Amino acid sequence: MVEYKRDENLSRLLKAVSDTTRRSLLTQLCQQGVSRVTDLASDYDMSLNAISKHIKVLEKVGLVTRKTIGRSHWIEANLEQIKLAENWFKELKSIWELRLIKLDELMKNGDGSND
Amino acid sequence: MVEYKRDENLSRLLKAVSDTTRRSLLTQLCQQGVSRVTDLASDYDMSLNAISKHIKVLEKVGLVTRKTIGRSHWIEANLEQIKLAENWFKELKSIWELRLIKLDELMKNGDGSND
DNA sequence: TTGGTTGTCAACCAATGGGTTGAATATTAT
DNA sequence: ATAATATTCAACCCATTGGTTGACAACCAA
Repeated sequence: MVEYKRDENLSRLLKAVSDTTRRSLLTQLCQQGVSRVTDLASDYDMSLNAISKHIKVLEKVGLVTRKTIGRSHWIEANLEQIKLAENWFKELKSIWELRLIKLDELMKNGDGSND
Repeated sequence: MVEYKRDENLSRLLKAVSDTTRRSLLTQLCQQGVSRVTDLASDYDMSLNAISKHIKVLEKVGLVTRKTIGRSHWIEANLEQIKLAENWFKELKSIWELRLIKLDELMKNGDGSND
C-alpha cells in the first residue's frame, strides 16, 4: 500500500474551486471586495439559497470569511488557502523533475551499478 | 448576470485532482515513471476496476497519457494541464491585487470624485 | 487449443452534490 | 406592532461519483 497522504483539506479545497459558480463567486469577491450574500446572488440565475450554500462551502475551506453585522453577512475573499493547492502542484512537479534527474545520472554512469 | 466564464475544462481538471486516490496515482506516476495499470493498482486496497476508472478520469483531462502495447497499457503522467489550474490561481490573485491598488489610489486622491 | 494475464465494459449501489421550495430566524423600518 | 429585508435551515429531487462484482475481449504462453 502506498502511503496515501490522505490530505482531506486539500481535497476539499480543490473540490470547492472545481465548481464554476464558486470560482465565479471568488472572482467577484476579489473584484468587488467585501459583499453581502444578496448582492453576490443578484448576479446569478439561481436562487439565493443556492448561492448561500456555495458561500458556505467556500467558507468551510477558508477561501472566504464572514462578518455578520445586523442582518447583513459581509463576505470577503481570502486567498491564503490557495497555497495548499499551489504547493501540491509544486511538489508534484519537483517529484517529476527529480525522477528525470536520477534517470539522467543513471545514463551518465552507464548501467547504474555504482554504490 | 456575471459573465460566468464557464471553463468546464478547468472544472474537470480540478475535480480530477480533488480525489486523494487520483492525486496519489499521479504522485506514483511521477516517481516511478511509466507504469502499467495493474502495477499502479497493486499499491491500493481497492479493486483493479476502481483504479482503471480513476486512470480514465485522469486521462480524460490530459493529466496522464496511455500507450497500449499488447495487453499492457502503459500510463504516463503529463503535468502540462496543471498550468490551467495554476493560471487560474494566478489570475485570481492578480484581480485581488488590482483592487487593492485601485483602492490605494482612491485614498491618495481624496474622496475619489476626480474624473 | 486451452488457459492465465491485462484491462475494459456494464450494471448496480450507496453516498454526495447542486439545485429547488417552504419555513424559520433575526434584524431593521414604518 | 407590523411588515419588509437578509439570511439560514430542512426537506426533498435528480444527476454524478466512487466503489463493487461479473462478463467480456484481447493477448500471450503451454
